[in-house]
Amino acid sequence: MKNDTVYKKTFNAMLSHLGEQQPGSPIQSESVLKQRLGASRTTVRKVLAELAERGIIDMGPQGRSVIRLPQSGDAFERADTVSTSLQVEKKFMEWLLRADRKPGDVINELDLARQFGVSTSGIREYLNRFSRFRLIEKRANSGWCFMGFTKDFALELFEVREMFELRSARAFIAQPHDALAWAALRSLQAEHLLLQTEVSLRFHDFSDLDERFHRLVNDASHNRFIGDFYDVISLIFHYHYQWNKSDEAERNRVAITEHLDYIDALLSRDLTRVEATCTFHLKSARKTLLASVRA
Amino acid sequence: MKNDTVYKKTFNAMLSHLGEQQPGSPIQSESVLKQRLGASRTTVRKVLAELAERGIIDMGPQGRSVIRLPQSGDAFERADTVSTSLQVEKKFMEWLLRADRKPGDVINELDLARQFGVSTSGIREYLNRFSRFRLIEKRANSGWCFMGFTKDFALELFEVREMFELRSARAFIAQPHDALAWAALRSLQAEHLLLQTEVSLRFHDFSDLDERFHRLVNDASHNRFIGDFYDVISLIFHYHYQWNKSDEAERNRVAITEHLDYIDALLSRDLTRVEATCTFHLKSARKTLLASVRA
DNA sequence: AACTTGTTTTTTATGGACAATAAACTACAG
DNA sequence: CTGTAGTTTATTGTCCATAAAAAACAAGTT
Repeated sequence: MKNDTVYKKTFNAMLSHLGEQQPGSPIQSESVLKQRLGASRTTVRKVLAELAERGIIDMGPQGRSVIRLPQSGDAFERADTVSTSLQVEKKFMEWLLRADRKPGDVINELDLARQFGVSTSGIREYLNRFSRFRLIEKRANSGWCFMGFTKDFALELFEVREMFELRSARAFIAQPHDALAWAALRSLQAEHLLLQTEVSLRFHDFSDLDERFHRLVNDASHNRFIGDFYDVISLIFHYHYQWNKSDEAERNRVAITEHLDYIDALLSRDLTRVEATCTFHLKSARKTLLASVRA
Repeated sequence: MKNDTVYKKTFNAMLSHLGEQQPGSPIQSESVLKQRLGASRTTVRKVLAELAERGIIDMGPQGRSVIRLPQSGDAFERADTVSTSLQVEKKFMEWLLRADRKPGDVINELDLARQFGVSTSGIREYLNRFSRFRLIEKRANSGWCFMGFTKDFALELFEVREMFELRSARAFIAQPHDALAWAALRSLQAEHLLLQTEVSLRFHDFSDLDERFHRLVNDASHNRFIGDFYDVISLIFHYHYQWNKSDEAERNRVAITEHLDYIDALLSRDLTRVEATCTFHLKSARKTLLASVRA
């Protein structure tokens, strides 16, 4: 049976919307709320009905109005607002990291279903989607096989990454001067400089910054296949950052410096410098990654 | 409920295996048959039981033996040996081709399930897998959307294709002289020459040859991501070949000539020639594809 | 021990049920 | 006729049941 996470999430969103109102003020029409809350009108009506039931709003025949402002206890638990499929996603990644799996290990749908407290269908659907990352593979009539994050995998990943990023970087500097990407780049530059001074305090914020920077560059090629491929990179880096914490601060310090050089080169629009700094950074990133991959 | 296509397929395979025997000759052990037929021992036993039931083999306590050779009527229908998921795959592609869908069209799981005579779960699973081709996209709580094979799609596809194939072609000529790929290439060259003389007779055999040639080249890079990407190309070309039959013979004639030049260049191991012929062919292929894409 | 077949357990493939959600339809008021 | 709320219909997300198939276990034979 479908769970009602959409309803609960919408309910909570409506509560915080009501929080900005005054008691007595009228409530917007269902279609306006539908837009605002990003759910169907059916769900909005269910939320309104519950709010009336709880005495938070009034649904008189001549229009609806706020009775009292919602309190923090009115909201549903945050955990109840996340759909089963998202839960599976999260739990699967944790599971992958927790037990240190080896290439060739089999993944058991039923077992995961029990561990995660969802049905096998949920697992099955997730694994099907997850297979696009090439970390697992399906054997007909017999479950999934963990392919593992091997040295070959990393090398192949970086081969494509270098191709794509170099091309994207070239496309980046070919953008018109007034493209929004330039402002975004300067803003990322500022963030890098800030993080550089605070790297010892919040050094794992770098993971996020790294992704935003490389995505910005890759987006310049306006190619969905390049964008897709960056999803694979992101996943692997996320996985890797979680997995290998040794020298994290030092690795990030180096990467920030390389990024700043790369950003300078992009801002200068000097192709030779861009190619040099981009290649240098990627080679360095590859070395770091390879160092933490099992033989 | 699971269907028994594996059993039926195995049964048929066993029949043709028995066809090579003599009446009276002994039957191999279950584990040998398991290897040979590529199924589990459970399935092999089920097959043997049915063969005994039908009086085709004897299962006496001192060993099993052939009683009579199977006849053509003994086999199961071919249609019964194809799993539901494969049926869905086939029917979905036909469906995509038949009705000329426009970008933005929604795909209805229930509707497809009814048309294909399978459950919605089957459709759902297939669409999830199919989404990797980027031709459809999922909207949360509201079905799938056909993205369409647009001009942008084709251009982005070819941008990546050119990058990958050029790199693969370079890797190809860097292979040692005794690599198996060289023999395979010469054999493909012969097939091209043959097809060239018969192009007017069997001009749609080219589609298959085309795929095998480009796969061979791309395999030289030994990169799973490049291989994966070629799956997308294959699908699109298959789709396109089915869809646009106009000038097919002429298009193929041109492509065969270009392939032969490209193959010559590869065999010569002359990088400049390889790059020139490869680029020329891909540009030409792109032009052909774009010509048949809706605006 | 290495193989064999018989038996039991585990796991997958597929269909189907059903509440939640979205979307469509209807009627009424300004 | 446009926008509103009420009502009905269609579709999706999730779970569960069950036969098929795989895998594991057991025991006998050479």
